[in-house]
Amino acid sequence: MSEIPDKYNHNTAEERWMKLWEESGIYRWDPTRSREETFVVDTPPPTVSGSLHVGHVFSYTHQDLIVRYQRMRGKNIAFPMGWDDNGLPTERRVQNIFGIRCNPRLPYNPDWKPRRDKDDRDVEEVSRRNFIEACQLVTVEDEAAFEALWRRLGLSVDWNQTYATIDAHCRKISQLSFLDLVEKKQAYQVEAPTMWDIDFQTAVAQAEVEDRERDSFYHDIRFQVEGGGDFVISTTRPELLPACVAVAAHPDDERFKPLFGKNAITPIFQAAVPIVPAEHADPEKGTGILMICTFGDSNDVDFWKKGGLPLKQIIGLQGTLLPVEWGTAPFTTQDPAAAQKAYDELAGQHLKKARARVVEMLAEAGAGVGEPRPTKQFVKFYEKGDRPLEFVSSRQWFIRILEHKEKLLEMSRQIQWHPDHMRLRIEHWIEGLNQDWAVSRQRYFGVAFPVWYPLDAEAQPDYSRPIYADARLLPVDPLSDTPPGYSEDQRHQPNGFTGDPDVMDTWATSSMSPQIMSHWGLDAKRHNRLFPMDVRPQSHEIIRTWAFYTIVKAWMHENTIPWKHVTISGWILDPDRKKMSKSKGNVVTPGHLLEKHSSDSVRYWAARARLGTDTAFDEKVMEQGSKLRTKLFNASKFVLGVMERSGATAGGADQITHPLDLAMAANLCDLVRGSTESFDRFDYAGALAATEDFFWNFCDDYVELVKRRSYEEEDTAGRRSALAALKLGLETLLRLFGPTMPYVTEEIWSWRHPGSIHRASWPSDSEFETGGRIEHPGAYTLAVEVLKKVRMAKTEGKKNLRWPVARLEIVAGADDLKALESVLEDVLQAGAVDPAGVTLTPGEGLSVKATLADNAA
RNA sequence: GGGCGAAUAGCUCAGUUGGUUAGAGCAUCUGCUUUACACGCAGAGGGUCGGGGGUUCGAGUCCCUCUUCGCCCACCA
Repeated sequence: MSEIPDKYNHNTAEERWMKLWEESGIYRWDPTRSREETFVVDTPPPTVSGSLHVGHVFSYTHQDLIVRYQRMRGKNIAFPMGWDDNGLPTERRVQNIFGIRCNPRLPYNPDWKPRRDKDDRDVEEVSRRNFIEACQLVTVEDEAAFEALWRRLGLSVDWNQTYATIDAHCRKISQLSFLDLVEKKQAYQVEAPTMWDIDFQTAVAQAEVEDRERDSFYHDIRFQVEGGGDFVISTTRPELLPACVAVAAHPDDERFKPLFGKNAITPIFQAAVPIVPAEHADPEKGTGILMICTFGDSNDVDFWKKGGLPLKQIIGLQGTLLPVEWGTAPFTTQDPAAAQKAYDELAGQHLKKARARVVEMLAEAGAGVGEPRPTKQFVKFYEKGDRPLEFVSSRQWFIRILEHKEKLLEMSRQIQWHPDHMRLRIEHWIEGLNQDWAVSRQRYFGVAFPVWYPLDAEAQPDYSRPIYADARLLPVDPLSDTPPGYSEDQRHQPNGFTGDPDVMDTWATSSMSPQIMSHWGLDAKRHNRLFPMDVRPQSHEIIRTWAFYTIVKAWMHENTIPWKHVTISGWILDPDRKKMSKSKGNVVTPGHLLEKHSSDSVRYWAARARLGTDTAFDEKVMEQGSKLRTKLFNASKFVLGVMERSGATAGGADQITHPLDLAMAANLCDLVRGSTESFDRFDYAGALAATEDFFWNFCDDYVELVKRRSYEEEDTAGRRSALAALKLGLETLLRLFGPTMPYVTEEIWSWRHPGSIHRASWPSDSEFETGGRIEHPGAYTLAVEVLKKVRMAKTEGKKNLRWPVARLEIVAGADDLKALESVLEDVLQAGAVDPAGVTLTPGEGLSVKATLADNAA
């Protein structure tokens, strides 16, 4: 029992409870309880890119609402927190903050320290290990900022269960995963054309690619046909002319049918290339005949993969044209000297400059036809990149997914998606897959592949005999650790070894987030108590990556789904209905919102948005939350005061016997059932709306109606019933609001209860075993209706609500009159009606006429 | 080009399986110092439920079609 404060200051109260919750450990996961008793969340590890966003607050609140409900249902909660700190976003930030760039060939410098005052320095090159240290320095700061925000927001995370995707544990799980996939023949390495970002200098996967519309030009080029004749090709990429390996037209295209089987001669380079039929050639597009180059687009790749054509690799990893020797295969030509002379002007140039020069050459050679024609085209970009992707042949690791489409669809359908239509997104994505998962990246701050390659007598790696790390020794870094059977001095030596220099796609680690938490492969007991998990909360734009890859991994490793449910939060839109994003400059930082409105109010705003629904950022809704918070505080203070007035004590539900109280309790019981059903299907917003609606009516109508009986001096049955019902109402409503407004409900709960409300049990039917049967179910509604009529009369008479009513004439059906009589005393008192002026007349419908007294008495 | 979702009061949103005069909050207007709360209470005005067809005794709710917006996907010569 503590003193009830007069006022509620959300900032001091929230700071206080935040600390108390941590000290008391009420949100800790209990590793001794069984899987059935446990509710496990696959918390999204936020990308620690330094920027905090209201969108974060929005979606993480949704998770917490579900978690807090489950906790009150008695579940042992496993709600961890991870930090996604590896990958390109971190590398980019670190490069900018410290003005550094990674050069993996440099040796580690133990004395080097990152400096933030980079103003007038040139970009500094540092070793991979130094670079990673700089990354870690930044991410630790970012993680602290996130944790502070999460704590203040009231996320009921178990802060003992945290991980960072670059930490040793995550690297170990990621490498274990990789070795398991190698063992299961699901991971393979191949030299093949791969989508390549020339700026980031890395391969990228299909899931990270987006199409962007660009302005472009068709250039018309005349090709000669061997043995006579010519034709014109329209191309947007004339710079690929030296890489042309064939020209193709549709097999049914009468214009070109006679040419199939002959050779065309490329202008300038004078290379003879076959004229072939190809289904993908569209007679309507361009001139109906096109160049096949290695490689201009994915059609070229697909066609080339069918075999029979040489590989003329002219695009280098930096996006410049490679030097080549004309006159030797595959760069055959009828005029080696001329071809070489022309090409030497292009070698070393960036693609864009090469294009311009080729166009000039074509014009000089008379092979350019007319002026370039502007067009729009969709070009593939790495989602974080600025220049178009190129298809470059390189050695990469892949994970087999194309051949498992059916199985992956089946697994996806075993999972329940909320809202359900989000399941279609992953189904369509799986159906549309056209490449295996390219999982290696030519980057530095990431998880290394636990692989080395033996070197032959010429110190060339033998990729057909990779050396895998011993699973017991993970994590390893093949660039500094020595493979089994070798000594470190054999590194890079003839007949020695070399480490795989690549790192894994960041999703290769994030896709293991359930197993990272459960310690798959390391602690079977823990794993079985946490996996498969209950719910994966996430946003919809990463269904094709995070959700998809996690499903892939769980199936490949253990032939199971990773979780039973996926909940998808919507986006926050600014008032113009645009998605909020940093680049648009319309982001609202969440810290000051919590200060200004309180965490409870910001959570209220988030809780009103249903899963999958995009929501406008609206501080008005937060203000509405603040009103609710204040009302909860004031109403609780008052109800407790009434309950405990002059030494009276409110009893249990069995004390509830008065018709009005019985009816209220029955309505409340319905509310509890409805809210429980809503929460069970992750509809926290529906539960909140119903609870809020009930609460305001409880305050305005019910509390007013029972004041008379609760104020009685004698310990009557009527008073006992009123006090017990007030107690039941207050304690039930507080718990229903608990998940949404954890701070203010905890504050109020603490006045009269020893433990946390967040460990209290969720209201259930058994709490509504009242001391009487309901004879007039409509009594409460009727009482409210009559009271409203009385109030209306006072408002229309411009009198205050205490103004006495001289006469009250009620006409109603016989049953309603009976019901009304049972609660009439409460109604008359609440309306300040003179009992002597009341007439009850049987009749049709319900009609109420109130006549105000002349004087205020 | 294909798919998914959305369109309800000035604004932000509810409207369960089709069923009486379509709801809430904010905003607007009007009253009320009422001893829990003026971040309150009592009221009022405000919507042809995007357009058009159809099914039905009855449609915001089901079917078709169109329009607008958002998102996802698509082979980009």
